[in-house]
Formats: sequence, structure tokens, C-alpha cells
Amino acid sequence: MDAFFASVELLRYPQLRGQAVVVGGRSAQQPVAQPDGSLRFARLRDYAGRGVITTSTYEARALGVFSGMGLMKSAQLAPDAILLPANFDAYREYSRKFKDAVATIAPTIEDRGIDEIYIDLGKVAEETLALAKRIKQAVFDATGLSCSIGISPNKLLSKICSDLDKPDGITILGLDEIPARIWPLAAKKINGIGPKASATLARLGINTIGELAAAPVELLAQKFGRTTGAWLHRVAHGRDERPVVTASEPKSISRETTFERDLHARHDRAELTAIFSALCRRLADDLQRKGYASRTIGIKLRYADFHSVTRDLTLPAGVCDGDQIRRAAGECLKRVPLTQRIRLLGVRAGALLPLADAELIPPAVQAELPF
DNA sequence: TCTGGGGTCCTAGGACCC
DNA sequence: TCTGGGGTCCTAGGACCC
Repeated sequence: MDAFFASVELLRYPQLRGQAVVVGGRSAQQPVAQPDGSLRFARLRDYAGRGVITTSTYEARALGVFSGMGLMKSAQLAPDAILLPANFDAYREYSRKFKDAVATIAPTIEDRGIDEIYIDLGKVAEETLALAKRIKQAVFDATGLSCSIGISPNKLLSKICSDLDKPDGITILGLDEIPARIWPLAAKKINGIGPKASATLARLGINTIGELAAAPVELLAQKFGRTTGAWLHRVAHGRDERPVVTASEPKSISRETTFERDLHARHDRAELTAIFSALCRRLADDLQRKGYASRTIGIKLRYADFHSVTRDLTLPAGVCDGDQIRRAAGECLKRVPLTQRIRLLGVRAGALLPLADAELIPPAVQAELPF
């Protein structure tokens, strides 16, 4: 989906169309109704506090403002951009709508998050371009939103292609076109090559996918390890055999929060304890609502210097009760250094078991366990 | 007053078992 | 008179993605 969160907001506030708009910031102000009936929108320059941009419109991107950028920094680049708080319930609703719309045409769909899917078109007997147009039309009819589609022989290439003609684009690619259309692209366009790997590649003089394809696989194996080296070689040649996976079970569920100001374990103990317990309760709610128990409870701390640590604890059986999670997480907390101020606290449930057939730790037994 | 929140996958070492 | 070779589970960290 194109600029998904921002585009959903524009459905609600069509008067903002054509303007630089960003979504993000937990404490961002909702628009305020004016006496004349119009809405007054917050501007980036008015924002104070922590937070990042989750999505920006293409007009905002033209000003250098992208997802992941800190709001305070983006305010310097685009002080007049409109800032809207995120409305996740609405995004989930539109996510459901666009996926359902695609499923009426091609039901073999792999979920890749709130705004992205892979579709297996192998069994859909229709000319490719007409099919792509029909899918886009179905998405638009269901949501009023545009999307960009890449069609190719595999997921790796389709993912790259979907990005080549954004927004509202269609890119169709055959294997014979890899040298001309894929090799000139930056190596980090490959899903799985992030900042670290591209930096390592750059140090080897490898910047494009074509340069990666031409690199000796022994060199890649030497710098990245055998498995990753062989993978880099394969993907640079456009090779990918992964199937479209239509169903999967969650591996972990977590809740975390970044504080408005860094907190100290001793000095701000009461506040930290309240936040910690609230996170555990929300995690317990999530688990029960989704029908899972967890056998491994973990915590995450991010210190003021942004360095993070995790600790986890595997239990003899599953838990999904807030107090039990709180106690297990409390044990984890004891194993973590607490001298530096803390900016983030999180709680995670791993080793998930379907609640229906999970062996649980009864609360009465829990009291006797060493945590 | 840089740097969210929710995930997945991989690696690597140590404990423990046969 | 050194101490094999598998295997699984647990823990911690890190890269990466949406």
C-alpha cells in the first residue's frame, strides 16, 4: 500500500490532500475544531517530545522527511508539515479491507504485515497486466487507496519491483530483464540486506546488485560466512525458491514503551513499577485474546545511551495470567544492571502454546515456584 | 530534545544427556 | 595420562523488516 497510514488519514481529512503530512508521535495532537467549523491541525514545529515518523506523504518525503526519522529532527526539515497521531484501529480495518479485496481475485496470500502481502498468481489464468490492474481496482474500490504491485517469477524480485514505480505503480519483470533492470539498483534494495550488510559490501567496493552478482562467492563467504555469502550470491542473480506461505502461528507477543523522559531505577521506582505492571497486564490481555499461553517470559531494557539488553526465563509450563507474567518478568529484571537511566521497558512472551491444549501453571502452584 | 513498537530469524556458547 | 561425538534446550545479542 502506498504511504499507508498517511493515506488512510487523508481519507478522513481530504482537505489535506497535496500537503506534506506525517503520522507519528505518541503525544501528537488530534486536530481541533475551530469556531468556524474548520479543523486546526498541529504542525511539526509545534511538537515537543520523543517519537518518530511512522509514515509521511510523498509531499513530505520530497522535503526529506521519511519513516523512522525522529520528529524533532524532521521538524527542522519540514516545520510546516501537518502532524497527525497514529490511529492503529483504522489502519487495521483498512488492512483487512484491502487483503479481503485481493483475496476475491487471488486467494493464495502471504501476510507481510499491516500494509504488504505476497500473492501467488501462478494459478490465476489471466494476462498479467490486466490482472494487476484488476487487483489495483479491487483494492481501490474497497478502500479508496492506491497500492503498487510488482509481478515477477519469485518473491525476491517482486518485492524489489513493487518499489520501482511507487506510488500507484505496476512493474512486471521477467528473468531475462534482471541484468538491465535489477543489476543497476543499490544492493540494499534486496530484502534482507540492511545498513550493516550494505556498509560491509561498500567496503568491498560493492554498491549495486550487479556488482554483488559479479563478486566471487568465495569473497562473500569469507566476509559474511558460508550461508550468508551463498545467499548474497543467489539473490544477486535473482534466484529465490521460497513459496508463498498462507498461514503461520505467532512466535512471540510483546509490549514495550519508551518513556517521555529517562527514568532511574531507584529515583523513579514507583513510576517504573506501575509501567512494568501495566505492560504485563496488557501482554496478558493480548495472550488471552489471541488464545495463547507462553512458556518463556522475557524483558527488554533500553538505557539512556540507547544500548539494549534482554533477559528471559523459561518456565516449567505455560502462563497467560498477568500476575504470573509480572512475577516471571520481575525475576528477569533482577538480572539486569540498573545503574544507568532507562528509556524503554518491554515485556515479551515467547515459546507460545495454543491456550486450548496448553499445560498451565495453576496460580496456587505458582506461589511455590522459585520465581 | 536524535533514534517507536511490533515482529522474525540467525548465531553462539553453555548445560545437559546419551 | 587428558578430555569423542552427537543431539536438544536455554539464554543473549544483533540484524533486519513493516
